[in-house]
Amino acid sequence: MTMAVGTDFSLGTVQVSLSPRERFAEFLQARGKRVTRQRQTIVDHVSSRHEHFDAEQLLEELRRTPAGSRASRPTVYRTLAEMVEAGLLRKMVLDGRAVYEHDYGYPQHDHLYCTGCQKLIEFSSDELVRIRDAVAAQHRFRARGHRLIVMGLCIDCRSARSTSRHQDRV
Amino acid sequence: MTMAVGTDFSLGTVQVSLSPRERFAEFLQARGKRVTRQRQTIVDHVSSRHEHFDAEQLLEELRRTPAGSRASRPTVYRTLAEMVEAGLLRKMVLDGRAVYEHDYGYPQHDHLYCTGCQKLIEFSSDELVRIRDAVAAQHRFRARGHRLIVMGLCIDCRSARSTSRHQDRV
DNA sequence: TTGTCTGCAAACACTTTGCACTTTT
DNA sequence: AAAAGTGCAAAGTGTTTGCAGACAA
Repeated sequence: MTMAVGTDFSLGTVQVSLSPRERFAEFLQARGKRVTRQRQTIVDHVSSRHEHFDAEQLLEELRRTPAGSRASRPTVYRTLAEMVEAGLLRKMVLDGRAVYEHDYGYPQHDHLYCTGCQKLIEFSSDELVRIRDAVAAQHRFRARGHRLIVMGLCIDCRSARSTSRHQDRV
Repeated sequence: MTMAVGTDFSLGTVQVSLSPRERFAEFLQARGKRVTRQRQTIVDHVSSRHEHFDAEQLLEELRRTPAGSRASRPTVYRTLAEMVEAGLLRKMVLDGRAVYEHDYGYPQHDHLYCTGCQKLIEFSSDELVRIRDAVAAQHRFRARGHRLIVMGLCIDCRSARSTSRHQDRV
């Protein structure tokens, strides 16, 4: 998913007017952190990328990139964590490893996770949030966010599925 | 998930007629697996236990038990996996490690997770399931189950919270 | 220059596996 | 006796850390 540079739009509640790269630079500067070549490479690469990925995948992709723009495994992990802190990425855990997706300028959403092909389908539901908040209130709990994964089979996998075992992994 | 042989239950609030130990023995026998001392120790201990725990915790508790009833780490892990298969336990991943809770004779539910004190509060909502199924249907997806964790702060932690950083871990 | 960042290698936490021996059936 | 289970030690994952040299500010 590509983020437009210099756009100004609002989705749900989030107001976006900086490119991810700019937003990240701002975040770093605000904390006395430095805008290094590696960090820029990573934000840029991630921003020009499709939805979901994990650290190893990203690392692999960077490896195929011009020599100057590479980053080591530790740097990738460190930078992903910073991007999550900066609100650029959202992290979730699937099958034991962390999966990231864009979270900058995107409305909150949840996922349908196909246990057949590991596909993630996004959806969002205001009603869901309404219920979440109602339940939280009942328990005198202040909800800051949530994570919902609906497991099951997508239409493609529903056909030839009878032998294989479906595991509950999340 | 395997359905019990000879159990008697009704949906909504599940009715159970076998003890966890019996249920597990049945499950094992049905698969030509053996009812060993270790497996019995583990089911019994887990069944007499409170809600949420992880493998290391269980292992630790078993260590304090009469010599004859211990089980090694690999056996604990193997048995927990079997109990999940047998529908006795539910597994979820929090902060990178697997957490188990009872799933036999318990109605389906979700959790409020306090990022302040790591407390888990259970709740359940029929409305939620209704929405889940509606959304799944819209995407021609067959929902088999879901996992919802609402993150936030419990009432106890809401007081002295201003300095510390709350992390999104799930 | 000064202090942060990077990459390497090593350490990590949690979980799984290979294998010889023990136990259930 | 035959087959499956156990424990040990070792190997795996995915991720994090200590540290010396490299580099932004």
